[in-house]
Amino acid sequence: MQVASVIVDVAARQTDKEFDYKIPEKWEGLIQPGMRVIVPFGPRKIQGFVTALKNASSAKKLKSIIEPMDLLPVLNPELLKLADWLTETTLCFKISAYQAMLPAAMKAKYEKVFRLREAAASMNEELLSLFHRHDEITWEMAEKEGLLAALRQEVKANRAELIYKVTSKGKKKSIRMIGLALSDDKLADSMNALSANARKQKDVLSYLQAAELPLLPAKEVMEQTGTSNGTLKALIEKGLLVERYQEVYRDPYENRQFEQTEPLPLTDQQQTAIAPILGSIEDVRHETFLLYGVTGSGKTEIYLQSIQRVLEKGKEAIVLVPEISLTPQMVHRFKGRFGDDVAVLHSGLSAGEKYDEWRKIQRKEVKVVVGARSAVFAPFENLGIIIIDEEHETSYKQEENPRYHARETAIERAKFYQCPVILGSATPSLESFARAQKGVYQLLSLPNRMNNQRLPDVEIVDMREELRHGNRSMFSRALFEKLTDRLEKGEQTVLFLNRRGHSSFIMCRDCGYVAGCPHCDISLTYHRYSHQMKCHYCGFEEPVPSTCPECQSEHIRYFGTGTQKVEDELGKLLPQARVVRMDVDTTSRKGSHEKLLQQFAEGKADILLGTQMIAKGLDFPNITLVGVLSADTMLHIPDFRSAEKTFQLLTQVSGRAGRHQLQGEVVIQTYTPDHYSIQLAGKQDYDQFYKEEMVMRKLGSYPPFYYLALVTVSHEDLLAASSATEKITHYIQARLSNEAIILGPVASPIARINNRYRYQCLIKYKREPKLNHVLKSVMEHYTKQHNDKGLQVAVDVNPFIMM
DNA sequence: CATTAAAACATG
DNA sequence: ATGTTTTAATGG
Repeated sequence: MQVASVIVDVAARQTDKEFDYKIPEKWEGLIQPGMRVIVPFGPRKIQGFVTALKNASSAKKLKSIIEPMDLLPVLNPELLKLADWLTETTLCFKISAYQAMLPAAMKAKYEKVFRLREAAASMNEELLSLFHRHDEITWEMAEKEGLLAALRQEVKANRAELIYKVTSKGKKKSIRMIGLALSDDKLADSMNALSANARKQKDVLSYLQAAELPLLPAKEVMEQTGTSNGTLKALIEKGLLVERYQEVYRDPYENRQFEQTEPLPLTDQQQTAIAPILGSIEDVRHETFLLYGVTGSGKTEIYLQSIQRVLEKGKEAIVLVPEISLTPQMVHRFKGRFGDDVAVLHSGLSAGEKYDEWRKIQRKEVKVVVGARSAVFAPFENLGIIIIDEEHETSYKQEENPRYHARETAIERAKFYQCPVILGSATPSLESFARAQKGVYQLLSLPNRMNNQRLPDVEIVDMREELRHGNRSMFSRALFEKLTDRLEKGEQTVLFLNRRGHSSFIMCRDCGYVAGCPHCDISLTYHRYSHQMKCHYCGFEEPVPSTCPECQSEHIRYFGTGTQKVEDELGKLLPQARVVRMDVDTTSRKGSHEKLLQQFAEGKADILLGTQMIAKGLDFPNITLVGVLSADTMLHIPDFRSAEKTFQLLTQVSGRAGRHQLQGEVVIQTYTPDHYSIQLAGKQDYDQFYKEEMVMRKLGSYPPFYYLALVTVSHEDLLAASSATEKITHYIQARLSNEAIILGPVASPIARINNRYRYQCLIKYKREPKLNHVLKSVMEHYTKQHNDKGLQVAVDVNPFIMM
């Protein structure tokens, strides 16, 4: 007898273990570890993942697998092992780890339907008529009609049954193909046998006869011959045509031409940097490289040529980029070099498109994957390199379970395949740079820009000074002057608005009242298009008050300049300027992002105005001025990384200027011009920033000197939350060494979300082998309370967001 | 003692 | 997570 160990699709602590199932004889030898199966679980049917096969089970009773959902495993043995590691290090459920590795389209969909077994006179009339009209009544239908109770009775009486359905969300797309059913000579006979009236049918047959391929898309045949589906159907009926459904991929880049490029000759510094990488590929040796190079120093060409070598070895490559839909230029470079060998995975694709790209990888139809965070799980089996571009980006950390970091995950996979990892950045994360300093990673530097282009000149403007001079607009005199100058010269400008930190809120000028969410301790955000105040945490919404609810004053001010407002002001000050605005509002529609960029690239606009999303990957030759409207909004968020983030962002934005022949200029407007992150970003001096920031981190006992783990506890009752956090803090403290620093319990920076009070405990540590075990037992112990007392405990190992 | 709601339990 | 069983609470 064959038995399969299965992880079931129920994300809960109690079910986070293997359940054994008998493999029916007909599937023996077919069902493999890594496959999805449908299994009975209690009274229902659910999806599960086979993790192992055995000959016997210690379980008292065994049920049988209902059916496999895959013909081949969707998770290879290496990925199954990686899931174990993910579960262990991020303290998530095994099922969550599996699901994170697969495209969302493969998540199971569950449906409950009632079916009539035998009608009885005693039945509810409404119910009978519903069953008369429908074969099945879905659970939702029954709920809406208020028939659930009645149906439950009928099920009990065995006159109806409740059926649990499991389906995969993802649908393979297929198209109808048409071909001739008979060989030529037989066909001739049949054609003669056709009545003279069947002109159209004859047309179709001769069209197909003339075609080179045996099967043609039905749509094409109908268009070309001017016939309708009826004609085809008739021919199929007569046995003259065959119809087949052929699976096709949804190709998001279908109508795009990518000009093929050849490897460029490397500069000396690129040569020096790439040599160790090629060496590591050659020796099949795992090593992590930190490729530290300023913007425009030619990192991408190093990526491309390293991959080239990997492909020559018959291996595969993964390239991670922060958010690829935002950097179409990156896709172009990879598609341009490796053509159809490239699959692309990013959030701009539909679920179906992602599923198709994933299947291309699984079927080994591509060799290179370019994608966002989750692409680190691309199901390759002969990996030769993993590249993480802009490795400092925080989007590489997933903020829901499993809370993994793509960088650590990539390194774990690379260890298995004994292949190199390249971390590329102009402003490496402090963690990575410190590791490079210690020799954990090998540091590769590209200190100079290609063709020794000068870095842009940066001017830091003190906005307090502007105010003192009576300038109350959002443009400093310096920026405005330069802006006008560029307009005259016909050169382009990028205006960057950093809205993270405090987004637009409203405040009463008389009493200082700020509209806050009634369920969360956070101010509401103003949304212009709907003229509503919204809470970004719980979704609460209310119209903007016309008078202050506190003091009835009518002096209500909108704070936190939005892009829209900047656009309006630009329109007033420089009516002749053509402005392209890019933010969440203007790029929400699919493809609009690229369209706007295209517009700007073609010179149809003078000014590109936007938020975060324009900081990355723009490379247009005509941009000679970059303006940062308020550099310090991010500095004030309570996060030990705020200086680092500010520095990274400013450096990155500045890098947009003057990447080609024309010299670039940058204007940074700030209220805190003396802050080292702003000063040093102005000088583009990463090394000095690293030194100064390391001192701060050391003083605060923060990474990279200490690791962090954050425990967040929430409860509807403030006291319950705080006292539970206190107990947890003590419990943890008692089990760790004296080296560990434990902060808490303290209220979270956002003390209440959705009417739940939040407390936290922050653990700073260097080496605590027992920590994961301790945290696990905390969660275990408190899941019990979760059910009865409404307590929620969440653990984030190596958190990025401390709120 | 019946009815209903809440808590405990099991899921192979 | 979710459906079932057990236990407790409510009310006559």
